[in-house]
Order: sequence, then C-alpha cells, then structure tokens
Amino acid sequence: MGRGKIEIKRIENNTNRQVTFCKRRNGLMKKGYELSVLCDAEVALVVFSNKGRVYEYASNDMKSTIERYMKASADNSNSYIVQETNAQYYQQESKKLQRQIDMLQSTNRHLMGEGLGSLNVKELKQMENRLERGIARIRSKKNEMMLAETESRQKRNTELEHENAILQAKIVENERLQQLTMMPGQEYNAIHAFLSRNLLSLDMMDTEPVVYRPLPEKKALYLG
Amino acid sequence: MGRGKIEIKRIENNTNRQVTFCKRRNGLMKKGYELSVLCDAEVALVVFSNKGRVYEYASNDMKSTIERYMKASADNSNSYIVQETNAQYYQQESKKLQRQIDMLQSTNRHLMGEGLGSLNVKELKQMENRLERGIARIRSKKNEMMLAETESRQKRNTELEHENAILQAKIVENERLQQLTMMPGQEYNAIHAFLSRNLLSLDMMDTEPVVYRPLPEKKALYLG
DNA sequence: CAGCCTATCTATAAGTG
DNA sequence: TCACTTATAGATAGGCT
Repeated sequence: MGRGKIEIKRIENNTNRQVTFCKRRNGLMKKGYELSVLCDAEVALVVFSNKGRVYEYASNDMKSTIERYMKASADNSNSYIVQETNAQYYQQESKKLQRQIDMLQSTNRHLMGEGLGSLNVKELKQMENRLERGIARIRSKKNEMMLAETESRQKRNTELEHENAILQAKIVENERLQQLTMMPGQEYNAIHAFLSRNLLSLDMMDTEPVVYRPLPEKKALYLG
Repeated sequence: MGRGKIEIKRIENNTNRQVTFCKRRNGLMKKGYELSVLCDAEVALVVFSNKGRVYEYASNDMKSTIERYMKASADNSNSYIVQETNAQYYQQESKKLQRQIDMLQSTNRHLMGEGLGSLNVKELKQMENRLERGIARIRSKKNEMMLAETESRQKRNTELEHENAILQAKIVENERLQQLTMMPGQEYNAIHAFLSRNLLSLDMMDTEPVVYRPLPEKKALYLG
C-alpha cells in the first residue's frame, strides 16, 4: 500500500521510521475502533514508541479492559491476581493480629491490675491465682539465682584466699633467699628496695580487701 | 475496502458480524505486528469478542507490557500500583504486629512466671514488684465487689423477710375469716382442705429458707 | 519535521463452492 | 462454517512543499 512494496523489517532510516510509525499507529487505532464498533467487541491497544512514549486506544476503559484481561487469562502466576490476593490476605492477617494484640494487651493490663472493670468476682479470683502462681515462680527463680550467685562468689573467695596464701608464702621465701645470698653494692640495694616495696604492698592488702577486686589479681599484688 | 463501502456501525447480521470480526481481528493483529517490527515499537493488543472470548497480540510479553503501561500512565488512583503498594504495606504491617505480639506474649509469660530464663535478678525484682502491685489492685477490686454483693444480698434479704411477714399475716387473716364464715358441705370441705395444704406448706417453709430462693416468691408460697 | 498528494499496495465485503 | 475469489475501499510509501 504505497508507491512501493516494503519488506516487514525494521526501517533503518530514522525519519522514515518516525513517519511510518505515526501513520501506521493512527491506522492501527482506526482499525481497532472500527472493529469494536462493527463487531461489538471490546478492544484495547497499547503502543510504546522506541523512544518510550505511550499511545493507547481503548473502546471501553483501558483499566477495566486490562482487569478483565487479567482475570480472563487466569494462568495463575498472574502477578495482578496474586497481588490482589496478597493484599487481601495481609489485610485480613493484620486485622487478626490486631485483635490478638488487643486481647494480649487486655490480659497484660489485667495482670498488672489495670482495667479490671469488665471482670467479675470469679474472674478476679482466677487472675489472683494466676498472679500468685506467677509471683511464686518469679520469687523462686530469683532466690535460686541469688543463691547461685552467692555460692559462686563464695567459691571465688575461697580460691582467691588460697591463691593469696600461696603468693605470700612465695614472697617470704624470696626474701629469705635474697638475704642469704650476699650481693655487692648497687645491685643488692636495688633488689632490697624492690622487696621492701612489695612487703609494704602486702601489708596494705591485709587491711584492704583487694583480693575481692576483679581480675587480674596478679597485677594487684604488684608482682607481674 | 471490499465490494461495497460499509458504514462504521454495528453489523446487525449475525453471520456477517462474525465473519467480519474474524477477518478484521486478524488484520488488526497483522498491522500490530508490522508496526512493532517496522518501527521498533512495543505493541500490545487485546480484543474481547461480544461473546467474551479473548484474543490478544503482544510484540514482547503481554504481562510486562501491561505493567509498563500501568507504571507509565501513573495517574495514581491506578488500581495496579495501589494494590502493589497495599500488599507491601499490609505485609510490613503484619510483620510489625507479629513482633508486637511476640513481645506481649513474652511479657505475659513473664507475668505468669514462665520463660524466666532470659531475665536477670534486677529484672526479676522488677517483675515481682509489678505483680505485687497488680495482685494488690486485683484483691482490692475483688474485695470491693464482694462487699457490694454482700450488701446487695443483705438488702434483698431484708426486703424478702418483710414481704414474707406480710404474706404470713395475710394467710392468718384469711384462715380466720374462713373459719368464721359457715359454709355448707362440699364447698366448705374443699376450701378447708386447700387452706390446710397451705398451712402445711407454710410450716415447712419455716424450717427451710425458701425466702432466699430466687424470685418469684409468690409461687414459692403456693398462693398465686 | 508536519501536511498534503497520489500511485500503488493491502484489506476486506460480498459472493461462490 | 470454512476456503477461495474478486472488485473495491482503504491504507500508506515516497515525493513534494
């Protein structure tokens, strides 16, 4: 249909392609319109130019035709239906969860002794019993934990005392050895002074419970 | 384009319409295809026959073209986008609510003295305090309600006792009147028997606290 | 580039088997 | 209902302004 026959393949000449696009697009739309009128059909037609512009024709309403198409071509996996279903599902789910939250909050408030207006005596007794059981369990757990902590502390104390005794014994032994070994001048004096400082530190520690401090204790004894 | 020119309006002849629909539909699709190839365009085309059958052509993929169209014609109010957004919104909402539920359930279980493993002594003490406050409030509410109930029962008792006394007095009065009035044969005997039954009932009621039963008390007294 | 022209090509209405 | 034919209306390629 034109001065010459053309092959159906991409028109390389940019201008020609543009012109042909415009002409044929209009032709297509006209044909769509004629089909819809002549044959009482619902026609929808979408064209994107290669530059991304949209052109459309719809005999009825594009959105509703697309929805009808989506529902008709129910090849499940259909993202439209899926999303519609999803939305509904999550909406219901949200409502359900919200109700659950309301109930839990109500229970919580009741357990905290608030919002009791709606309860009768029997329910109040029930709550009281539950709370008593709860408080008993909590107290038991608390006591258990406190006892465990005390015991562990006790054990640590014993360990530290033992360690302390050993260290003190070592120091006394060292001192004894140093005094027995005769050393000349400066070197002797230095070591003597060092040991004196250590003794002084140990004396201080007898009046001050340094051993209860966190680790490392060796540092606390000025030996490392 | 045919043997004769036709007006663009619905073809009334059923067969003709059917044939024309078939021919023109194919023509439309061919034109769509040619446009997409010649001009490097993305074409999608949906036709519903008046009997509801779907025919479609898409140069690329119908679903993706429709999505592209939906997103391009972002005249908001667009149900597709809205539903997509909705689904996402409610999904997030559900997650949030679920987290809230988990927290509340955890708190609840703690309040009931369960699942205490994760709590330290300080938190346990806190829980204990909260529960003590809760239990105090519940007990106070319970006592208040029980007191109110007792009082209302007391009041009702007084009323019933009063009513009882009045009714008894009435009976005594009736009996006195009946004995004073001389009545012949059968009739007298019938009434006498009736009154005796009443007296018996009343005697029984003196040992049994019928007055504390629920209403109606008149029936209980065999008077109505 | 947007219209317009027109020779030519296509689509198709109507008819036939 | 389909397949094929054919005359003709309609679409449009290429050229011109």
